Amino acid sequence: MDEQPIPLDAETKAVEMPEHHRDELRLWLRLLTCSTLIEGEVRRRLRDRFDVTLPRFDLMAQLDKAPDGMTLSDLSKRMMVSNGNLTGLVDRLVTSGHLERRVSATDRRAQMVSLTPAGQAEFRAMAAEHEGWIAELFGGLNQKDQKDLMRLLAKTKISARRAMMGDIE
Amino acid sequence: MDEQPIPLDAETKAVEMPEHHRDELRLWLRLLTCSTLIEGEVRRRLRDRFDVTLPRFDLMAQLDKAPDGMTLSDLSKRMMVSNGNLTGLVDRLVTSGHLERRVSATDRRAQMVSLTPAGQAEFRAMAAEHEGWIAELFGGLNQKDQKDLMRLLAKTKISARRAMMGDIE
DNA sequence: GGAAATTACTTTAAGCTTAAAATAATTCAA
DNA sequence: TTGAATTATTTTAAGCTTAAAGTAATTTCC
Repeated sequence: MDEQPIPLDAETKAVEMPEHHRDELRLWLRLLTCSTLIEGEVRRRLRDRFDVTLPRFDLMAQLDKAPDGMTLSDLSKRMMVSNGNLTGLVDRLVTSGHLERRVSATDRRAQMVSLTPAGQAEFRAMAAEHEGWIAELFGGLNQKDQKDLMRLLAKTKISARRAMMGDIE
Repeated sequence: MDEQPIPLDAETKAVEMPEHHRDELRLWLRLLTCSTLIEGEVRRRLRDRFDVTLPRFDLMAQLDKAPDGMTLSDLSKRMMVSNGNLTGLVDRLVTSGHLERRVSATDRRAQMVSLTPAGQAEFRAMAAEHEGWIAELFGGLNQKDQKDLMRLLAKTKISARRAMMGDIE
């Protein structure tokens, strides 16, 4: 790796010339189209089949992997959404009986959120079907495609994170 | 292509066994993570740098490619968002002076939406910088990576669309 | 020509999402 | 140990988003 043809002014911030990056833009738009397309379909099926929204499903998915519960902050980081967003989401799922909150024993600011037995049962039923939908949506990719795509997306994720670092330090 | 190892019951709908598809699920989550990550960063920069939202930027991007304007329906299809969504988005951009609407000469139901000169100027300034951000975020991928990723995402898009067809016909 | 279907758009209600400000509890440090 | 900084969460205001229902114009087709 790292054999880019022209990384010349990667560091040379002096160069502010128009310098076109159409290809990267097209790549980004295609990535976005794929994820919007699939996300929309999953959202639609979750609603039609189980009358649940994608954010609620995602939240329950996180909690299903954490039998002892998680704090709102942990959830917020994992799900990459704001804290305030989570407050409302959890509220609604507590009201509907899927989740329960209890104040942390060691930190009175924090609360542990977890699935109720009913919530877990309902989630697992949905998750089983959901997994099938995803397999179906990606069905046109063979094993090698999937492996390659996985690797390239991992690389993309690292690339993006690195570029975002620059903002802070 | 099409050399999947075990496509045995692809057609055999009789098989309703648990049959796991963890790999596809992991692939989907990674794709989603990438796009969420990058989208979030772009959203943040657009706000910090230009005080504009991503949906507004996307809408202006569509119109910049259509000098004669587009109808709301066309925009809705292109952007993959609902009609109602667009009504509000356009309203706000007309109020801020970026867009103008005029009733279609041939169809009194429809209206052509287009960028005002000010809107276009502002968009192009933003777009130039935006292109640089994307190049930066994808900077860790070499030419071959980009080409491969592009191809695999195209294949993914086709795969998803085909799977979605099943819903209708 | 005129009823029925379709198409373009808007409105509504509900929920999602964010940034920023506020509250409260904990930790750090002089 | 106490004041300052940090951390966990909630609230607020604004905007985004959708599905569904409604309005109005056009097209279809008998």
